[in-house]
Amino acid sequence: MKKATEDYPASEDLSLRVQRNRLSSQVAAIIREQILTGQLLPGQRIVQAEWADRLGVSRMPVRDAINGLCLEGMLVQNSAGSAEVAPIDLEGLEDVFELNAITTALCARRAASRITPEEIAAAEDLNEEMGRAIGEGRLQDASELNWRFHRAVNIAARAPQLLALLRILARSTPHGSFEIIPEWPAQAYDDHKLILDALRVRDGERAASITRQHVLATAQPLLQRLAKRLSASRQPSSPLR
Amino acid sequence: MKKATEDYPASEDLSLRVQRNRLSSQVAAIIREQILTGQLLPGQRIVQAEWADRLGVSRMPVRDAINGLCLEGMLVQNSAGSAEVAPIDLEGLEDVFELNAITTALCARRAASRITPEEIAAAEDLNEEMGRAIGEGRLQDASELNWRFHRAVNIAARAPQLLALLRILARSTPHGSFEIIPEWPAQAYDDHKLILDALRVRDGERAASITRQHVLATAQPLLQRLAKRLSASRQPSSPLR
DNA sequence: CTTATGATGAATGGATACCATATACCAAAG
DNA sequence: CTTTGGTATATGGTATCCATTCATCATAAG
Repeated sequence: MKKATEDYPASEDLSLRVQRNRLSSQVAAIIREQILTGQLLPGQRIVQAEWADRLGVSRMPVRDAINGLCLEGMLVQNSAGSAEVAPIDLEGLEDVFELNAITTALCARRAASRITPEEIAAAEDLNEEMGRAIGEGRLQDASELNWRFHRAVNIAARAPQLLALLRILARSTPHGSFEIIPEWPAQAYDDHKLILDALRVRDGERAASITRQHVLATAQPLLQRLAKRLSASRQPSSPLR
Repeated sequence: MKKATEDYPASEDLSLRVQRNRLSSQVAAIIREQILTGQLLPGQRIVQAEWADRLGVSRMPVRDAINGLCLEGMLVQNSAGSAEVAPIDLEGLEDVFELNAITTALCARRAASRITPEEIAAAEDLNEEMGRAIGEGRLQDASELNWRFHRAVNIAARAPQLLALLRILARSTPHGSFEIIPEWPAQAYDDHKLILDALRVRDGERAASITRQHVLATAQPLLQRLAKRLSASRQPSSPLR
């Protein structure tokens, strides 16, 4: 049961890092969500005190959230330090999707040489469970399991820097492929099996290439939905601002 | 002289965003530096109060710095929230270098269609000034000008999301190519001219491909230096931990 | 002697109050 | 109409304080 002294002060198991819900991350999630769904438009100022009231917390977690969102590029700060929603460049977001795919692929490549049989088995379990969820029409669950599958592979790459980037990339792009692309869940299930096959035989290049395409496939529909949402909320309020 | 009312509440000119030196970013820079030079080793705990004393500031800017460094992946937080230096995976860092090159290349591609003649001229000026600095042996200045050249091109891409990613990528990797690769300054000057040529004729693909190779070329020497530093500081202190 | 249990200490996220500073806004003066 | 100057506002930072939570250690039980 582990030496228990201090070979690894804390980071003994990166996979179970629960990230106990800090208020700041909840606040960040809310704001991020509103930006990616067009409820909060580029140029909108984000005032700490306002959001603090609105959400019933103090200024501090809001401040932390804003700082994080600035680092992610969702907000920008003007010279005075006040934050506003960053302009959204759809073409640039396309590039971000591509980077997301590339980074995930790099993780898969590293994972091919580093993943353990147990981890492969665990990932396979997740995928099979996802398959069942899809079969039973539980899309929400399936989406969650999909997320956990990819996370499992990414963690198996044992590259903390890549993992951090991936987190940011994932947060910078809209989600919901399972809900808006009817045939995607089934496709995802099959793709995952191919990825697992490649990992099993430690074929990093193949794992990477499949992963890249797999992730990239969701980009266009998601971007189109975002574009629609953005134009939909831009029009009614003011023609051009 | 601009309408001056409120066409653009704040983000009127992304290029001059001065980022007035917040204490938190200074603190972050110090810690980051110590990690990337091997003075602060993976596993080291970062205690807010300690660094607050040491640097003569309050806990808050240290806290902000730690939060930022966690997002960047330089630190990891254990379940209790206490932060420690993330394990450095050199192969993973190699991937980060590649991502840096790819992202910079994507920026160059976007810039090719969006950059203005004035911006091209400004970038060219920077490169020429860099050439002079190199000729006169002012490596420090040259390095700074190199940075500004790339920044100018990246900003011309007008993709805030990419810019944010690039900032993180740049911070995640070691620097100093001008100092440790004797022939690099001259090479950089020439590469920059090629990039400018491609931008001038709006050949995005060529600009991207040159940029990618240009950035990637510095990876190996920098990684080797980091590897040396890490093993150098790991040995004397304690055999394995 | 080893394992389980409980208690203590340390560090964090968060709340609150306060201040100096720098910007944005607005109104009056040229 | 433009410029100038003053005021209000929001921010980063400091200083405390607190509840929670984890790590460590000592003790008790097997």
